[in-house]
Amino acid sequence: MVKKTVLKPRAARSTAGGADVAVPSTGKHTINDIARLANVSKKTVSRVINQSPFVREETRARISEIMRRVGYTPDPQARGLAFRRSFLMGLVYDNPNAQYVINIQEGALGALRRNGYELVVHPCDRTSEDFLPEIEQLVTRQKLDGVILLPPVSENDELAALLKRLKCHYVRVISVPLDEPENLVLSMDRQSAAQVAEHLARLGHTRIAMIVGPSTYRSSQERLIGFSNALGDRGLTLPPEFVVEGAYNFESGVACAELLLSRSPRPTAIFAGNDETAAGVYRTAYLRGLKIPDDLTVVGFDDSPLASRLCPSLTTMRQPIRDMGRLAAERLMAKAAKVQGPPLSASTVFPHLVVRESSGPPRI
Amino acid sequence: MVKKTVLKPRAARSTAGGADVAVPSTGKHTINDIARLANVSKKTVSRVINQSPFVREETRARISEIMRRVGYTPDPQARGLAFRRSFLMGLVYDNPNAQYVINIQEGALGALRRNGYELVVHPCDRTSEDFLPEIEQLVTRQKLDGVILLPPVSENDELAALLKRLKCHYVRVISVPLDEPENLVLSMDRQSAAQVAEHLARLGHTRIAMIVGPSTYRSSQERLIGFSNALGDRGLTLPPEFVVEGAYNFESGVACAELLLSRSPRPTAIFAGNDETAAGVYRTAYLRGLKIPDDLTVVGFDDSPLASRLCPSLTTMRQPIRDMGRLAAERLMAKAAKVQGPPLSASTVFPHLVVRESSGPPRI
DNA sequence: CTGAAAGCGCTTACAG
DNA sequence: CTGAAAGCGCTTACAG
Repeated sequence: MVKKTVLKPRAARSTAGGADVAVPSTGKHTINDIARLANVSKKTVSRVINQSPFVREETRARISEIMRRVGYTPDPQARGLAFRRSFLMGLVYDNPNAQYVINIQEGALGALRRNGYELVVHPCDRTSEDFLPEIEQLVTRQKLDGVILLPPVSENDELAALLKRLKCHYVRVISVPLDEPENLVLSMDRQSAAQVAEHLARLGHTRIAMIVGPSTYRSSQERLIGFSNALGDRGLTLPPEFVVEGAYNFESGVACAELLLSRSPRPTAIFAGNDETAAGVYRTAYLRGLKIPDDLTVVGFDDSPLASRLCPSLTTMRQPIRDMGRLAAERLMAKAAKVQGPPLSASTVFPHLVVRESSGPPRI
Repeated sequence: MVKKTVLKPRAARSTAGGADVAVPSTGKHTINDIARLANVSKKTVSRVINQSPFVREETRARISEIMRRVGYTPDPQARGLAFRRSFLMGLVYDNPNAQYVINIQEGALGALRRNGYELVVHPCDRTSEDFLPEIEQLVTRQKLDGVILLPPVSENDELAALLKRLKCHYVRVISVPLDEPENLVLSMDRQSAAQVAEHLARLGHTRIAMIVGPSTYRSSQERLIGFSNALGDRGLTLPPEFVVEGAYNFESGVACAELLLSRSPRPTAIFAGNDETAAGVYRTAYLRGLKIPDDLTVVGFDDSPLASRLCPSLTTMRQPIRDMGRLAAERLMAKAAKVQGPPLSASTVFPHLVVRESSGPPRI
């Protein structure tokens, strides 16, 4: 029995009628084709697609088999139009560490694609006038089902407020719980910095300096507090003249190291805010003829590819960045699916110290 | 006069009827709202959206003004469904150089977003079984309007054939014209390598070695040919024992340098296949106590962030990567818009040498 | 130059 | 458990 079609198709469909439809042809099948093949209404096919419980098991199995056989996948555009969603997630970032972004991207995509989502990327510039409008446009135009926010822009509360207003799900990858736990993937920067402190204390350093990131970043503060407190716990101090503010980049690392190494007595160990900064410290040491780690111990943060490329290789903190991307994606999908489970707690992620050649006992 | 609505809206629209509609409310306007406001049919609004010439100038101006005032942008999903396209471009890559990918991404996005497109990213693995099926799924499911292929996967002809079969526009960023010119953004690797040869010859080196990339990559061959020929032009040779094959990564750089530096006499200059490989050479030199550039000149390729971070900083070839991303995007949009202009020639992009500290005259 | 109708491929009410 | 109708927001023929 063939259902009658109310609206005749605009053009002849390549889809065969009922007889020999075994080949998973390249041609696109629609929900109507599947319905016809299965001798049910498109609504029932729709129910199978959306895993509705209100389909007889036998029916579901038969329809599923047909979908599999002809290689049918529902059109996300049409679904999206009807659902008022897009099956698209966004990644909003302004982090200059390319490897960090790529790793998050790939971690997120691994989870996303498995569930029929794709990822749209949006690099941004917080200092731009169009910063928020651009994101608003992206979210509303594309009806994004959710966005992942990477540090440092993840610390921006205006952005979070905007997304809330737009009723757009989001997850902040961040080092401070600035939001409801369910919106967070937390990296434990404070505890990380404490691990560095412990490492340096164990090596026997007493004149320890730190280059912190921009004071406007919460992660900078977290790392400073964690580092300072942990040193204190071990009877060591971080004197003010041994703390300078950098910008999480190479150039500031050079300049800050210059400052620190001209103190007298100079520090025997420097905890750079991140690997980029550490590379800057390397450069200053190189120019001054200081040997690492004999004359100076250096520790970074991130374990970017740079860390193992530098000579000597850099001791640093490694974050499970891909995992963070995956966790953020999973969290977002849970929200988008509206699975009203118990309120989620924050995903927490633990870095660990990678000891390489740049840290050793003081020789003075 | 108010047009009568044939289908009553499912829910009351927040849009005000005709009186006080000045505020660009957050609520989504549709083409119907604009039509009502302008007192024309939705088809006419559609014509304005699509810049059809068949609209009286006065009408167009009035409708445009209304769209601007209420902040209307057409829904890409609905447009896409009707147009059978998505206003989405894809970026397919397997290049391990994160900074390269990010720069392409941002270059492309700059051009794309201006024209209402977004970018969907797709990292891939040529050695995976699902490599091609995954891309096919991405392209057909999302109805991608085009994809950008980055090296080395851009050299894969099966992938290009697949995209052709799917009638999906693509642009290959590549160093060899493996395709019709209109599908290419060409980086001139051969000429680039020649510049390196010239630099080394000028410095007075005669025992020059090269670490080439995987022989399966066309770019490796290009760089080798370009380098070798250019040396020949200057009366120099690249003896077989001074050419070793690496893998464009750090580890192989270490190993290959080991090999090269154990030759006797050893080379006074090494052209590493890329910056990663050059970093490997640095490490071997470091372990052997060789000073760069006094004992050994090293030149890289890419000008990745690493190049300026190494000590001494690395002389290398810089490619205008962002421009390449932009060019690829522009080319793709031209195709998607079906502007039947004269057949396009390949976009060609020229790298240049960045001389830093790692290259100097031989001291032997 | 402008519009009414049918359609893109899916879903949400609403019935049975 | 299943289906016919109306709708998501836009466009393509086809008329005038």
